[in-house]
Amino acid sequence: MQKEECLMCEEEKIHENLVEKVRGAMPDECELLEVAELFKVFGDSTRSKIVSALFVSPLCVCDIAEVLQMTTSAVSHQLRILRQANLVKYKKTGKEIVYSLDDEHVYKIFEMAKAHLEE
Amino acid sequence: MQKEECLMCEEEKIHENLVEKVRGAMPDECELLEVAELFKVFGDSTRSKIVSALFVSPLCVCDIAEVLQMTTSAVSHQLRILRQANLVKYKKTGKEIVYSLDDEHVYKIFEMAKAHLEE
DNA sequence: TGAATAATTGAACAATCATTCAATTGTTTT
DNA sequence: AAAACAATTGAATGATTGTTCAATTATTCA
Repeated sequence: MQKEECLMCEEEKIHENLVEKVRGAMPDECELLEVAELFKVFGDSTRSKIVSALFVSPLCVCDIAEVLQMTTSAVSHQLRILRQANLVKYKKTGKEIVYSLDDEHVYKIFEMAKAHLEE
Repeated sequence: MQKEECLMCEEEKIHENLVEKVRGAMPDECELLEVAELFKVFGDSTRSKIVSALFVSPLCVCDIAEVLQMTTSAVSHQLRILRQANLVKYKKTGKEIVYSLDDEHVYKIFEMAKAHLEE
């Protein structure tokens, strides 16, 4: 008895039409996962600091570590993640490896984020 | 002996000037932490999906859960985080609580993120 | 060639976090 | 008043993740 009522309940949802509309209008699962993955990269304070430092100037790993007061190892680990997300590029000059930003959208994304926080 | 050399080493860094310049031009620590915190909110696929769903239409918790195929409990936990970040607002109507977006910057931030991914 | 420097790498540890589950609150309906 | 429904909450668990440490690669300098 209760089970049948429950099934009927599930079949005629209150906002069934709205749910269908939203499902149809949303970006596909894959795109949403990629978007979240990109934000996850920015969602660490060390990586946000690295990006902010590179807004000012290209820098070698050693200098980034000095600016952030962290070990080069910790910085290098985070640079790898930024590299994999195609957010930074690098150029080897002698012993040094100079990193710089690889996307003009990043600056705009950060500016929007700051605009939200200033509300 | 080695210790003294090491100290001298630390005093005259290779790019000392550059490091100082970058330190001066970067936003203060507090602002950077807030920026990272905001991106962390977007950096979860469930929360990104909720935001994308609310781009289409205001929705109650039940409908969001239906769209995402998740439990209302899981959705509610994530809505709390979006609330705390002032990204969504809500209005109680009877038993239901309808959530909607509370910031026009969010849409732009997501559009920029997609633009980066399309490169 | 050997010492020193810049950077990367992998393993390990601690901390953070998203989901589940059960219990609870508040509202509507009968 | 009791049942049903929408949503929240707290604790627990499993998974993810950032930093540290030690070892390694690659380049330069003496």
